[in-house]
Amino acid sequence: MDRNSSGGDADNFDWDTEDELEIDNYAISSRSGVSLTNGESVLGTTEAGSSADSPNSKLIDHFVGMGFSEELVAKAIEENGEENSNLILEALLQYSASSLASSSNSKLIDHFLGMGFSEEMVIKAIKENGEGNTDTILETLLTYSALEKSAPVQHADSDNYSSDYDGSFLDDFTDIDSSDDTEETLNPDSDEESRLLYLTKMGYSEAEASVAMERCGPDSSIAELTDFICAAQMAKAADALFPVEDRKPFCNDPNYKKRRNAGFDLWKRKKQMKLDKKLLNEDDHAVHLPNPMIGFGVPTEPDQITQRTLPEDAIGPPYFYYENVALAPVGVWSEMSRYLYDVTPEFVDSKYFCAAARKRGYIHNLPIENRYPLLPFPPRTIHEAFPLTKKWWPSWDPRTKLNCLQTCTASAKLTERILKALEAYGDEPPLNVQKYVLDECRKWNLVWVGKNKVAPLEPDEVEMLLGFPRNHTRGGGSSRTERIKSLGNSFQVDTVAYHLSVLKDMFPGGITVLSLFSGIGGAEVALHRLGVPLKAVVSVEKSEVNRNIVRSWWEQTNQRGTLIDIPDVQELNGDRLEQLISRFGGFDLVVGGSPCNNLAGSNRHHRDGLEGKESSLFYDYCRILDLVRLMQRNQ
DNA sequence: TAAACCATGACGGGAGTT
DNA sequence: AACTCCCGTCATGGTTTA
Repeated sequence: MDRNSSGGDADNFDWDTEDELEIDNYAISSRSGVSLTNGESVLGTTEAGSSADSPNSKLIDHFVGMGFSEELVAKAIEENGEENSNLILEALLQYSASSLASSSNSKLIDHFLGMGFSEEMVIKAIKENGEGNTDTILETLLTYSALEKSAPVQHADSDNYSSDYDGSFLDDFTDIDSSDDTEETLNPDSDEESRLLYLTKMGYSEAEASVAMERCGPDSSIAELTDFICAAQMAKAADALFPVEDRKPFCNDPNYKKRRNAGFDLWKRKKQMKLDKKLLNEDDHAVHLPNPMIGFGVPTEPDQITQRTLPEDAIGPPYFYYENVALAPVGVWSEMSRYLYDVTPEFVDSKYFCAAARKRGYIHNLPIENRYPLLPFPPRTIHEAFPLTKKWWPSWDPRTKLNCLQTCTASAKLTERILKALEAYGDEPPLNVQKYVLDECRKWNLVWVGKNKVAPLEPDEVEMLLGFPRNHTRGGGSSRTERIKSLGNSFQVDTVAYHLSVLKDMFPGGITVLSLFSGIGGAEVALHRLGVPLKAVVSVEKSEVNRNIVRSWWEQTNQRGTLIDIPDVQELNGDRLEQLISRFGGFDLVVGGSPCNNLAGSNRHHRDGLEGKESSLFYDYCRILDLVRLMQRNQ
């Protein structure tokens, strides 16, 4: 195999030096003076006690209202007593996690419950259709609903409800087998009184409904109103997971409401794509990608934003940093934002940091002032990154940046085909040939390594582009294909390091990190290159090869902290987290990028959105982050 | 058997035009 | 507004090769 495309002999700087020395040098980055802002936030501890006059049934109702089954709630109360609601909640979360892990069936049931169907109907539908085809189950459920004149309803999103939206989907999901028929005769958007009545019937208090109607204006739809109320509740009830007495149970917990919406979102995306797109664009919650995609700013561009206001509930500790592909299906980022305390995502294209594009969104609660980049700056054009290619680069190939580094690489045979296509001509092949070659080059990130000869990037070249030490992914019996795949799934280190750089002065004594979906350790490498000591890293990563890579890096860089690796994210339940938190005194940072498989545009087969098989692990990130926050606040 | 190879489009944003 | 065209996208599953 040709290796002559190697950029290793780049003369502008040396990627070949010993890793440790090199990394140590990076750590000594010169920096502008940093005025440390106080990143601490004022956090009241949650009042967790149940009120004295609260009978057992009220407590049960409360948790049932959050979406847990009555059986589980009873069990949790029996095991933990009535006194400590936190313990009960923890137990419930644990049950849910383990039941999700053990039974695909319950996941399926939950999925449809989340859409607002009753458990009874869902079980019946699954029994009739089997577990295999979710679409037929959905059809059946919709049929049931139509029969009962009780289809699911979506409260919090205004984007799937408008005047031309089919009214049959407007219903109250509280009790599907409700005996009264008010829904049929009530036109919720007709006048103020009807809407008020409708909202109270939905379980909102009269006060909430009135305030919402006042704030949203006389022409607001039910969906807008519920959206407003939901937002208000989220802001208010964020920390208080416990009853506000004048609210109906199912409205208490914003996460519950959000989860119900999540299921419906899937249905919505599938059936109402066109309509949604139109409506989403008018929706305040629609996330739009910035152009240029520089987030709050990048070191190489003039526009910088140094101030932002985080939603109160988003403020740490711990700090969190979540990453995923920017070009996810419509609605995914607003959903993720909703789950992550309504923090606005920061979209950044790594082409501003290195020679390859990498459009990613980051949701985090880090300060954004006084960021600084890793030094030295990595090469930012193809020619700088691979000087040897300059000699062979045709004038008709205008690329200066590579496209996104993906998980697959072109075959060596494609090189041959392109060679053959070009050989017949001189310096200026016909336009159609140029287009063919350029298209292939762009699709596969090919670079010129000889006359008429292109080649895909080698793993070590991708390592360099992504900011990893050379040979980072080598070893552990990892093939070229596997290395490319692991790298393709990774962070761009310089980009992430720029965002994490604010931690340097906050944690001079080192940092304790919970790293979910660690992959090949992009976050760890970034922190290390920033010179942030790693006191302890708890790393969750499914792939054994990747775990070996991180472990090997950990040893080779003479880390003095503790590295714990956990293969399965489900293993990280309340118990395990409590152990780890008490052992390390809590986590300072929860970092991770959950799988993008079902979000990425390259996926022909299962681009199913957030509810997809792998991408739904996003909810585990949220689950774990929620648990960490809860536990550390009650310490 | 492990690694390499290859066929497989849809979706969404941006820019321009009508 | 609505239309066109252009372009890029952390991939999967089956088949062939070494």
